[in-house]
Parts: sequence; C-alpha cells; structure tokens
Amino acid sequence: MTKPDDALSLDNQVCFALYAANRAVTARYRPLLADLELTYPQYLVMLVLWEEGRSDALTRVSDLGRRLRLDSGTLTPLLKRLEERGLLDRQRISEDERVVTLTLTDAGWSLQERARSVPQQLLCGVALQPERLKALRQELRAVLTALEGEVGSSD
Amino acid sequence: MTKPDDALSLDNQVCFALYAANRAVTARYRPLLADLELTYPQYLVMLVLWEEGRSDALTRVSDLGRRLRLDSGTLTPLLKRLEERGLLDRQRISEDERVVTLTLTDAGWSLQERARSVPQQLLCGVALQPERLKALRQELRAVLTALEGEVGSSD
DNA sequence: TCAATAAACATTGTGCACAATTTAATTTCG
DNA sequence: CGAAATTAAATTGTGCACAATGTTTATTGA
Repeated sequence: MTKPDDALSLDNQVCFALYAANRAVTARYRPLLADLELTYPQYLVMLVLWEEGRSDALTRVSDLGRRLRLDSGTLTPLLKRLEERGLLDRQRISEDERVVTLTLTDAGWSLQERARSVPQQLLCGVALQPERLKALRQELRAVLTALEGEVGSSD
Repeated sequence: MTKPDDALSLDNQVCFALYAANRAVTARYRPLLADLELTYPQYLVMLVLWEEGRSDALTRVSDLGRRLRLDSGTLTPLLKRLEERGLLDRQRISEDERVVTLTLTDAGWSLQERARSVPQQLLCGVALQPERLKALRQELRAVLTALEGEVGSSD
C-alpha cells in the first residue's frame, strides 16, 4: 500500500536521513571540540593539516579544498580565524604568488595531543558497533563516488 | 599496519564521510530545487507541510522543529521567507497566543505538483540502486536513534 | 490568588557553505 | 613578445544552524 505522495514523504528520503544524521553527529562532537576551542569544520581542517603536515610537501589552500570539498569562500575566513588563534601560519609562496600555503605552529601541533582522544570519546557513550560504522562509512563513500565520481583511498 | 594517528585520519572518520556525502547530495538537489525557488531546508519544510497539511490538525512551528530537529532560531526566518513568497501563512492561535500555526496557501499546494518529480529526477543520473539507498537510509536512522534515542516510523 | 516556573516563539550574534564576482599572478598561444 | 585564457585566493552577499537571550503567554503550586 503506497500513499499518494510516498515519494515526497519525509521519512522516505535518504536526503533527510543524511541531513539529520550529519547534524546529530556534529552535535556529538561539539562539546568535545569546544574543549579544544574548535568548530567542527575547523577540526576537519586540522585533521588534514596534522595528516599532511608530517610530509615535507606544504599544504595549500587548494589542497584543503580538494580534500574537504570546500572552496576558498569557506576556507579563507576559517583559516584566518585559525591563524589568529596562532594555530597555523598562512603565507604566499614566492614561486607562485597566487598560492597560499599553510604551516602548523607549535600550538597547532600540540593541539593534536589533546585531539587524540576525541574519536574514542565520541564513540564512548554510543551504542554502535565499530564494524557497523565502518560499513556505513564505506556506503557513504560509495554515494559520494557515485555523486561526484572520485574519492581515492581505500582501507 | 596502523599509522601513528590512524584514529585522526580524515579518511577513517565516519563523521567526514557523513559531512561530505550530505553536502554532495544537497548539491545534487540544488539545481532541481532552484527551479522551484526553494533551498534545501525550505524543501524539507515544505515536505512536512505537504505531508501534514492533508490532515485536519494544524502544523505548528514546534511540530516542524520536532520533525526536522530544528529550533525556532533556524525556522522563524526561514518560515518568514516562505511566507513572503506567499507559500504559507503564519498565524498565532487564539487558544494559546504563544503558538504559531502554519497553513499552506494555494501557491504552496500547487508547488507540490512541480515538486513531485524531484525525487525521481534526483536518482535519474545517479548509479545507485534503490535497495542500497534504502539500506543506507535505515543505517542512518539507526545512527540517529543511537545518538538521540528516538525516531519512530518504520517501513 | 498570584508569584514562580515553564513553554513557544523571536531575536541576536557567530560561523559555516556556496554562488558570484573580483583581484592578482601565471600560462598559453598566435 | 603580448593579449587572452586560466588559475588561486579573496571578497561579497544570502541563507542556514545553533547558542544564548529575550518576550509573551500559559501553567503550577504554595
């Protein structure tokens, strides 16, 4: 039995499930990240910088944008706030004056120590098995791939 | 083999997969909804109003908030915009002057006609099987339930 | 009864997202 | 070479999300 507007039913929309789940997860992170004085998108930026900052190649704003799928309109003000807090330095490179590179400061690196417990803490009070989350993550990646035709990385 | 900061690796975070997938899906909706001159959250609001508007009970701002998990800080300005466009009427009820009820106008109802093709159109260019999406939706609901302990509805 | 509390929505302020445009630097090619 | 096209960020403007606070109305309980 199908209701007249089943296709327009909120509960039948994957879109809404994604929207609501994303906000619920973000809300879980919020108090943990508040201890680090980071917003959720700022945390994602720091994750990339912690990850890429160990290699010798400098991370550019465009690299961040590619990883996080965000443009300069979002990243520029966010990065300025992180710079003001002394977590990173932004500077144009002389080889190409258009490019801005990002370098973590000591404060930026030491924040990583405090961030290490975040993923653990997050799952702490939640009744969700790791395997299930891993499966979900892979499904979400498949959706992302189908929608934009890329991604890279496996595990 | 586990890298030193595997737990902080961006690619290992369900949170990022959710965040990215949600934005990718929203981006797919955007051009379709632009035809209706609706943003994505506005579309979600209209979905609820189309759904609840068929019953005789009036939808309140708080009802919308419960369904969509949004507060008045988000909903009030959004609803004012929809009202300005003539899609709905907002009015306080005399039984309880604190309550604002929402009623779709003719224009609001006729927009539903044009919205009917949106779910179909969305899946059109995407290589994702319906069963897989249904499974994903149920997994996301499970996450939502685990995170906030409610939801209701099955299928 | 009526003061305290709670409920429903509105307001204010911050920080994303993202479209559209701008600025400046680099590359391409005629 | 030098104009046109391209690229990388920054800027501007709109619309969410959400915390915190405010305002008005309704409910409770001493």
